[in-house]
Amino acid sequence: MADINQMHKTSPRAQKSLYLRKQDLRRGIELMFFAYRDFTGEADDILSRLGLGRAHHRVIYFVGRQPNMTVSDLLSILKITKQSLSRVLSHLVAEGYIHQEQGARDKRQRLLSLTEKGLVLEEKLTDVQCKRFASAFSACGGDAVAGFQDVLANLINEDERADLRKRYPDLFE
Amino acid sequence: MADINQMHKTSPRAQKSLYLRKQDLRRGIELMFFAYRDFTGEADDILSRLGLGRAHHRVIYFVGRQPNMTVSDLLSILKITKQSLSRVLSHLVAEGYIHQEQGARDKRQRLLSLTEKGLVLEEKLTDVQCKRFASAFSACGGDAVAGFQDVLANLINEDERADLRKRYPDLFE
DNA sequence: TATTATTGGTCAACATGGCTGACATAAATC
DNA sequence: GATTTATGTCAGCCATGTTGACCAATAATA
Repeated sequence: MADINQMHKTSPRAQKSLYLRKQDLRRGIELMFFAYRDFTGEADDILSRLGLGRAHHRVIYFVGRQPNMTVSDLLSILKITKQSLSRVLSHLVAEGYIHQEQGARDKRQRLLSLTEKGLVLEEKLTDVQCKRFASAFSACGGDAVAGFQDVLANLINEDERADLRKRYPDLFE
Repeated sequence: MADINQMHKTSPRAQKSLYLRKQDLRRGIELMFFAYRDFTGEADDILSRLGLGRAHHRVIYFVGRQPNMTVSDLLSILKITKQSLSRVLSHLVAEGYIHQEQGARDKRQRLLSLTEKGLVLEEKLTDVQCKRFASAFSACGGDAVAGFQDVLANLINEDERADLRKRYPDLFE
């Protein structure tokens, strides 16, 4: 929670905490823009050489994280239309990155998993992004990492945060 | 920097800091994805009702932040091709959000600024994003905000970070 | 002054990845 | 048996990125 000792260090008329000034909020906006672009940049480069895009990456990432998930699961994580997903997913299946298997309980379901080829690519992509985080985290220290996670979690819509908490209990510690 | 006291709380074989474990790095990846999506979502909704997209938003935002900037300046911030920018910029000029003025020193330059209409939209868009940040920041406190900023800054490519430091000295405190 | 570089723009074509709408099929469920 | 669910497909539209070619005005420089 806000530390009361950090307040009132500006002029008497400035009632807000230091980090709630307009310029600090704008800094948040800007840092998100620049950081997100670079965070995705390296992976985008690898993907484009393979004729794939960021949409393919998301599918590979989340299927890798949760093997044997259904298409429905993936749709509710990605929040795109099934037509959009279908285009990307079909491509990944055709190219041999993703394996589909009929559900045992519900035979309509296609359970998705990475093939060996998909796993190799997933590891490569996750690795470059993890390295970037490892470098940033090391440079900032554990307290900063905790703050980073806390703020990002609170930027997520409340209802979605609740969904995510159920789906990925470890996402918010 | 890394707090040595946070280490070695897991099994003897785990040598890494707690926040450098694979699962923590993956959490970073995932939080960035979900947070960025929701961070841009509300603004996207407002824009789409006006027949505009996120690309228009970026132009409006950065021109609002730095009035009378040149097209070159904008290109080097956005890092897109001038053809891509041209399409979006022409549209914004035609719709009366952006004003172009011939440069005094260099008459080739088009100095960009927001019109009254552009300013109104910029404030509306910045406001919804600032509110989200204000809410997240308040929920987390000042130390978390500092950590958030620190990590994001370190996710940015080093050379770009140097450029940004020159362009926007207040971006990194 | 003549040449070159910079700033900004245009046109055309293409790719990615969102979207909507309409429709089909198999399987589960009521 | 009727309905809902899970999934897929086709067709087309839109936003926004890309490349390549080319042009004009102006600034900087040899």
